[in-house]
Amino acid sequence: MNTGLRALSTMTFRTTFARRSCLPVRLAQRQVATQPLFETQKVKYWKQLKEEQGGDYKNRTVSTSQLLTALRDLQSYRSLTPNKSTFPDYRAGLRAVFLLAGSDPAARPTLTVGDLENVLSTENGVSWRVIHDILKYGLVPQLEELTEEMRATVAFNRVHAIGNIYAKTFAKNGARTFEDLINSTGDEYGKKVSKAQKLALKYHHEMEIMIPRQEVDKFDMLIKDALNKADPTIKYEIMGSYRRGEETSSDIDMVVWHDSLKRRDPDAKVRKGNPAPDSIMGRVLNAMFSAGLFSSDKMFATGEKKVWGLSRLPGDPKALHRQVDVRLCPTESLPYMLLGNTGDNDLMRFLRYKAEEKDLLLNEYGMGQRVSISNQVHFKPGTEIIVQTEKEIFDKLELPYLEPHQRSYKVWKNILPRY
DNA sequence: CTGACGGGCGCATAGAC
DNA sequence: GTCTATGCGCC
DNA sequence: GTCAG
Repeated sequence: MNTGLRALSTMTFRTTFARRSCLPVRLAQRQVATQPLFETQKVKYWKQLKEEQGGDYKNRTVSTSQLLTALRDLQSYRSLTPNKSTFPDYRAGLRAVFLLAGSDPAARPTLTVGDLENVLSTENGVSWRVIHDILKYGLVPQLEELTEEMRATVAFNRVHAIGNIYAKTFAKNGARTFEDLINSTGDEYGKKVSKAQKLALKYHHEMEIMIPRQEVDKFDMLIKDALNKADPTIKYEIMGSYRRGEETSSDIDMVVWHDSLKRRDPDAKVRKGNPAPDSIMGRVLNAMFSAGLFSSDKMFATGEKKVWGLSRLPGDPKALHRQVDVRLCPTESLPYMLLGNTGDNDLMRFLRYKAEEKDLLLNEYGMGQRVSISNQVHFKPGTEIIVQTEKEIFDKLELPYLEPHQRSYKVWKNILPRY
């Protein structure tokens, strides 16, 4: 029994939402032409841009960094207000810019409207509004109008480990710059600035730059070497967009496992502080330290099951700090962990929906019959489906197997059965 | 119209006792 | 000092 | 912003 699921939060699971947010609905929205009136609203700014910039509009250029900053600020601003609905559109806008500019936007300082049209849906109203505004006014009025306090809040909220609440508190109590927070010693800005927050503030700029695939390849080789030297029986895999074969990644998402850990131990005590040196994670961590891949002063979190920190390629003074996320997985859950953390998000949503159709619950720990206990969905005891490979999970769901590199939406939408 | 928006986990830190 | 709650980020 | 109720 996957006992980790015992301690579920008290939040209720509303079936109404589960039903309407399931993927087939979203796919239908993507594939079926939207109603004309609705479309007019969405493409309003793209159309305005076309009219205002004239026949040569495709050759107009915007500054890559200005566009990125504006999209990120607006994304951050949106997350501070109750209405979070446009998140996917900002993410799509950012993805489009990175697709054009590569991992480091500084390498390609301007983008043409024509290029953007190729990678950014004209229905992405929020992103085209930003492009329109930059071309017309040279700035984004929506951001210029913000109060000084709100601008600081938006900037702070972009930083890793500074969420909604901390960002608002810091700005409300007078903090205006990253330096203010880095140099703060007590709670003069309302709350104490944590170690992780100071670290993220210091390396914020580097952390926002995407990682090119070749660099992850190098990390992969160095990690393999380091772990092999320390203990060849420890296995690992890099998941996420890298495993899907994409050209850039936002972080390095690693899973480690060892034959001695077969399943989650419900009675395992939660250790405070660093993992025991002889534990699996302890050995991994020490191997990473020894190889110069991690540094003890650049860690966000170091636990028995999860380690988060900044890492840079050793020996290269110009190498940027990259976020590396290591998590320990019992071998019994490994195929589910690999599947769940390789994604992409839409595929996982789709697979969970397919599982639900068969009255199964699928998550990163396993798959089993659904049983609802006071509005919470659990595995029915004894029904977990043990698999050795990811392919067996697709088999159980009666879907064709997707290799990791086929799991990006633009690929799998053409392979999996339509709805 | 209202009221919802992924769920559940691991970690660090704040707060309670 | 120990235990619990909260904030955060992750997929 | 969008959707179910």
